[in-house]
Amino acid sequence: MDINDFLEIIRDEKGYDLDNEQKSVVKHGDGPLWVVAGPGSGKTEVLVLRTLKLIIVDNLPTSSIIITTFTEKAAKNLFDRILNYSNLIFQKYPDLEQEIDIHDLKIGTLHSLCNDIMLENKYPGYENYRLLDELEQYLFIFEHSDFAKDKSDKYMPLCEHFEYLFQRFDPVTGGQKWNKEKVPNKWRRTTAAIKLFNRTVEDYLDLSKMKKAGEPWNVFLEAYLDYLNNLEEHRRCDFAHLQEKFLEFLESPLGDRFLKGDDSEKNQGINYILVDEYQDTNPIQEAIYLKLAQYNHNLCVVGDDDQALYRFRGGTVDCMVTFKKACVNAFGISKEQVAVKYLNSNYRSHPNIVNYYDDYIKSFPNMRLDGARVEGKPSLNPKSKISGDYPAVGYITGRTIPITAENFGFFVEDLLKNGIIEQPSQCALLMRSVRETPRNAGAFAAALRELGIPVYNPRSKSFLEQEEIAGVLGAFISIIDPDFTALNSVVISNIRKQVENWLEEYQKIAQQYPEIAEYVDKSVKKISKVDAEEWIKVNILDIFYHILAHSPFNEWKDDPEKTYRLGMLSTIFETYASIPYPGHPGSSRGELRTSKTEGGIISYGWRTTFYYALIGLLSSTGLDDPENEQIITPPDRLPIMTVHQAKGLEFPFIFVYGLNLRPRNDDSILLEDAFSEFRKNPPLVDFTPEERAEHDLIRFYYVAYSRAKYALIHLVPDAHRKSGNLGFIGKRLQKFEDKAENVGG
DNA sequence: CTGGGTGCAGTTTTT
DNA sequence: CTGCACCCAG
Repeated sequence: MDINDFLEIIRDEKGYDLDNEQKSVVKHGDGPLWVVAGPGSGKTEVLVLRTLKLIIVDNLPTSSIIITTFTEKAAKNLFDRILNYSNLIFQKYPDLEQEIDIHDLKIGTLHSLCNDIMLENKYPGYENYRLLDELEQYLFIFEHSDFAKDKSDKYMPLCEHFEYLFQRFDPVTGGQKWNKEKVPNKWRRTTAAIKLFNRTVEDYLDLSKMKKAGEPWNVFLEAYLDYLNNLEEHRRCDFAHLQEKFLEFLESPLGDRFLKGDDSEKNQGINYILVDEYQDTNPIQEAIYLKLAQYNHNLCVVGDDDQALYRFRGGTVDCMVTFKKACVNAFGISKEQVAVKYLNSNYRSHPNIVNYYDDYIKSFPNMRLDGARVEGKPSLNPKSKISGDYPAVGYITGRTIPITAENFGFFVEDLLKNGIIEQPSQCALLMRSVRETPRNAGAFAAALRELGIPVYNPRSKSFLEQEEIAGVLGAFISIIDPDFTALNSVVISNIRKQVENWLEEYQKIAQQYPEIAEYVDKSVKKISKVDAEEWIKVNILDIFYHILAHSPFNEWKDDPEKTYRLGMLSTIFETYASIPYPGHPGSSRGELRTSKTEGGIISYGWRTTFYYALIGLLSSTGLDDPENEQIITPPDRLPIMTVHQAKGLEFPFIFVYGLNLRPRNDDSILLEDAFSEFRKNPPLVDFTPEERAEHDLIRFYYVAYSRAKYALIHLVPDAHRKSGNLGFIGKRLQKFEDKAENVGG
C-alpha cells in the first residue's frame, strides 16, 4: 500500500488528520529515530501508526518487528490499538488479511519478550529456569543468600559502606535504627541485598572493574557471586538476570541467527525495534536495545524526559537525553544520522493548564542544567479544543487537612449538582500515598464518603485487613502453630500484632461457623499424632485449599472481590511453598515436617521462618487490593491514585494534594552514584544526588499536572502554605500554586 | 501572624 | 527515632 493511501485510511478512521510532526514520525524511513514527545501529544498513537506503516506500507514481516513498553498494562493497550486499526484496514483491503498476522508481532514488556524469545529459540542458557517474582526473590535471598544468613561480622564493612540502605525507618522492627554495633538483622540485610544485587545487573556493571576496587567491593562481590551460584544451583532467575541472560543470548551464535534471520519462514530476523516510554529505560535495557538494532540501526524510541518516574528500578533519564550519543557510540554513525522529532502539540489540556505546566517545568534553574532535559526541546503548544474563560488552574484551601478535605468534597459535590460533571470518575485525586491514614488519603476519602460520593482506592494497602484474608490466615496459623509457641517467640512485635489480629478475626468466624472450627481442630489432632522428625503428608497448599473448602470461605465464592483476594493469597502461598528448603535438596517450604525432638508439632524452625520471612515481609510492605485490569475506575466512584498509577491516563478534573514534599536522596539515587564508576557504559551526564532528587520531584509533579483536561486544582491546607522550612522546590512550587486561583470555599 | 511545644504516625513505584 | 500537623501563647 502507498503511504498516502495509508494516511488517508487513518484520517478517515480517526475523523481528523495527524499533524505534520506526527505524520513525519509515521513516515520516517530507516535508521535511528528519536521521538521527544510531550504529554498529550499522541505519542503512543504515533508509535502504533508507525508500526502499522512498517507492516502495511513497507511490507515488513510482523514477526520481524519488536515493540516494547514499560508495563504489562501499557503493552496490552498498544497491542489492542494495533489490532483495532489493522482490523479496520483489513475490512477495506481483505487481501491483506491473508498475508498479515498481527499476532506475530513481538510486542510486550522487555521482560516478557526476553523470556519468550529465549524459550522460543531454545537458548540453552535459559532452559528449565524458574522465574522469580518480587516476593519469591525476597524469600529466596532470605533463605539462601550468604549475605542475609551470615551471623558473623564478615559483611560489616559492606553494611557500613551502604549505611543508607539500613538507616531509614523500619516498619517491621517498629522504628529503631541500625545501631551499628552489630550487623543489621536478617530482614534488613535481605532488603538491602535485593537492592544491591538488582542494581548490579540493571546498571550493567563491569565486575572486573569492581574486583580491582578493593574494600568493600571485594566483600560485595563475594556476596553477589554467592547469590549467583545459588540461583544457578536451584535453577532460578530473577527479573534483572532475565535481561542479562537475554544479552548473553544476543551475543551467542543462536542470538545472531535470531537477529539476522535464516532462510526459514519462521525466522525472518529482526527488522525494526520500537520502544515506548524510553525515558524509564535503564542501562542494561539500553544495551539490549542497541544490540537488537546493531545490524540495521532501526531503533525508534519514544518518550518524554520530563515524565521519568522510575529511578527506583534503575531507570535513568540519561538514556533518553543522550540517545543520540548512545547511537553514535554503539553504531559508529554520525550524529546527523539520528533523526530527531519533537511532538510538542498538546491535545489534552485547557491552554491555561498546558502553559502552567510548561512554565512550571522550565522555571527551575536546575532543569536548565546541561543534560537535565533534551537539548532544544520546544515549548508545549496548546492545541486542544478545550476553551473557556474559567479558572482552569485553581486551588482549594483550609485551616487544617480535614477542613481542606471537606472543602474539596463540597467542590466535587457542586460539580455534580450543577451538572458540570456527570460522574465522580471524571475527577481524580492524586497524591503521594493513598493509604487512608490522617496524613495521606484518610481525610479526603472520609470527606467524600460523608457526602455520599463513593471512592475508588484499591491501592490503600488494606488487603491484609480484609475479613476473608484475615480469617484464612488465622485458621492456617491455628493449624500449624496451635499452641502459639513459635508466635510468642517472635521478637518483632509488629509481626505478633499482625498475626494476633488475624487470629481474632478467625475466632469470630469460628464461633459463627462451627464447620471451619471443626476442620481446624481435626487437623491439629492429626498433626499431633505424627512422630518426631517425620514429613507430614499434606503440604501447606493442601491445608490452605481445605480451609477454603469450608464455610464461610466456600460461600464467599459468589463475591468477586473476595474471590479475587483469596486468589491472590493462594498465589502467595504457592510462592512460599516453592522456595527450596535449605539443606534438604528436592524439598521445599511447602512441605511440613515435625520437630526433630518432639512429635505432634510442626518443626519450630519452619514456624519461625514462616513468621519472620513471609509474615514479616507481608506485614511490613502491606498488600494492595487486586485491581480489575479492564476498568481504570468504576464510573460511579472517584479514584484516589498515586501519580505513578495515573501516568498515561487523563481526567477532566485533577486534584493534586501535597505541595509540601521535599526532595530526598533516597537509596536509589545514592546507589546510582555508588555504582557509576563500574558501569560498562559510563553515564554521559553528571549530576549530584541532590540535583537528581530535585529533578525527580519536579518531574513527579509535572506528570500529575499534565493529567488534567479541564481543570487542575491544588489541595493546600494552611500548614502547607506557610511552613517555613520548605526547601528550594517547595518555595518554587508555592510560587506556582500562587498563580492558581482560589476556587474552594 | 509567628514560633515553640506536644503528640502521633510512619512512601511510592515495576518487571 | 524523626518530622509533621496542629495548637496556643505572645
